[in-house]
Amino acid sequence: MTSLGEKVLDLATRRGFLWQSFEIYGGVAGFYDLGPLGSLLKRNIVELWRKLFVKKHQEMVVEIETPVITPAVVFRASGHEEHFTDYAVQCTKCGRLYRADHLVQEALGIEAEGLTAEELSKLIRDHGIRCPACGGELGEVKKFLLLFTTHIGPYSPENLAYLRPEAAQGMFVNFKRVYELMRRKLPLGIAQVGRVARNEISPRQGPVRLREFTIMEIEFFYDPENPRADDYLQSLGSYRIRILTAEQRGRGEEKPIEVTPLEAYREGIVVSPWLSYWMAIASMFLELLGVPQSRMYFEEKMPSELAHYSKQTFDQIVLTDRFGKLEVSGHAYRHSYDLERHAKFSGADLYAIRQLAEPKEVKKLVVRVDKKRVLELFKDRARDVFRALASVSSEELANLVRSSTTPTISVGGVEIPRDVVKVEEAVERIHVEKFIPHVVEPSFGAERLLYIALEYAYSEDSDGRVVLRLPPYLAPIKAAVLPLLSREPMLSIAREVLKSLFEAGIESYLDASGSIGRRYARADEIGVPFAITIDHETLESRTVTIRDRDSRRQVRVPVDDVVRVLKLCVYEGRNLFELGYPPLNS
RNA sequence: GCGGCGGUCGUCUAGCCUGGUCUAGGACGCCGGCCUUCCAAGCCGGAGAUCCCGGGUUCAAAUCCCGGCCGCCGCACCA
Repeated sequence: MTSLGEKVLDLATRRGFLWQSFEIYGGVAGFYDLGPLGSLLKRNIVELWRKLFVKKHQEMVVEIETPVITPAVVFRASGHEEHFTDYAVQCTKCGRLYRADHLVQEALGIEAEGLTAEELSKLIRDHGIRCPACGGELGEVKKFLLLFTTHIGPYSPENLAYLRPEAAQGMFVNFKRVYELMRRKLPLGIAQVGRVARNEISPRQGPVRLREFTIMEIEFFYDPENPRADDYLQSLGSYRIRILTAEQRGRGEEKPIEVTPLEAYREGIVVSPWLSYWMAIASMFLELLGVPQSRMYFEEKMPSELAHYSKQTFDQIVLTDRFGKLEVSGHAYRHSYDLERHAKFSGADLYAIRQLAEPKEVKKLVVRVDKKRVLELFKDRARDVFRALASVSSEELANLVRSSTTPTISVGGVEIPRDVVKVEEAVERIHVEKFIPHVVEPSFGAERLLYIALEYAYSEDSDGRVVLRLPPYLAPIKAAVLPLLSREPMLSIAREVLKSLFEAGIESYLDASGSIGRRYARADEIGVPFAITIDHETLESRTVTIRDRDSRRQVRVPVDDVVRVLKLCVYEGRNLFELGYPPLNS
């Protein structure tokens, strides 16, 4: 018995949605090509994401594009160079592979995380740790960096670079510039759609575990003391999301709870209000891709499963036939981790500014040096004195003056009269303060969504015909133009209709080959939602029929209305049968 | 990365064990024609296969042997 998933992948390959890359050279695991229909479908999925996450939040979310090739320092700062690795050790006898740090940790009961390959190898040798399965001797510990490595320009160690494993860092390093562009307003979302690459050790699951794929990501920056999420959470009304918490998972429970995003935040289930908000949008997004609520939920990562940058993460899980529980998006609370790290590594000021409700009064010491007197007193040596004074902070200088009991103070080996330096106390009124914004990140894998859209759209009618019930806005091809008989004048009228569709930018094709039933079936199989048939009545009344894929019912529409009707039904979500056109009795 | 199984037209598959008659057969799909007044009809014709790749054994390899690649399953891995 062929499973649903197998049928979907077979259809997807046969009809040109996707196939394995580099086929003529035998194929390479972890890479997939998108065919003509796959490209169109993916574009529609990305566009739907853009509509929900960016366009509907234009007041605060903007999209950018940054390079895939990234200098190593960026991933040193982000922690990927350190954490995006696995230490593996292999048994020389039975060939079993182990995570070296886990093995050492278990065998010796010590914290092994963060040790180098050499240190781990030494521990294994010194303590005589052997293969837990067969007792064989273990080989050298090898490090697997899951980042793809390259070099920028001519080879040299200094220009080491990586292909990005996530788009996020492109947003973090650009935070300040975009923040300025958005006139220093928070919350601020920076969105990006782009290719990322991860050198997976052993990708197995076809198009859902790829070494290179498209990510759709938002880094959403906000002020943790004033998130300003209330209106957004309220606007979701009674919309509920399903969550399986880490606590539930710890107890072995499998049934997600259903809560509104507002409740989820207020009850502390989701620790960031914005994380909760974007999870709701993600849930709606998947519904629009054809996945019912009952087939998805958010699974909280256990503390031990959290990525190095995350304080809390939820994976959005969709139940699939082919791949079981499939993670389609990750929702991470990255708090201030990334900006702090980039501030530290780059030296850049990545702070946001917060207006204080009330100006704060801060006592401050103001240190003044009487430059004229220094010149008079030291003449040629004044230059050295200024240098000495500049070598210490004004705070230290103030302390020196205040604690001094002699008429002179010693600064950098120079004796300076105390009264050259005047220390005054001033009160400064502070109106703003600096802080590192917190970040939540909803992040989607486009190819997984593409697979899911296909699996959820796939259906077989009682007569065995395959129908891809993609919503019209997702369908790669919107209309098929079919002359009932492949002769004139039906053919010419069909070409005329097709041309008007092309000019309106509606993806469509003409099919005059084979019986009309066969042509409907061909169109159904790739999810064409509307079939336009030029029949005998067309010749008399210049009307055509438009057939709805899912019900196979038809309405009769004037040739000149076809483009308008399709636009309404494809892009405006209107129902073909509620536009006032007469139905065809079949 | 380890172990098991597998890889033949676009798809599914016959042939492999027992090497030759395989210039690789079939079905579906595709293309052209005939026919056809709305749901994979019929008839005729046609295109389409580096038998995964490389090496070996042999007079002779899709077939046997070795290595590699790819896929599936199990183990491991999956920030």
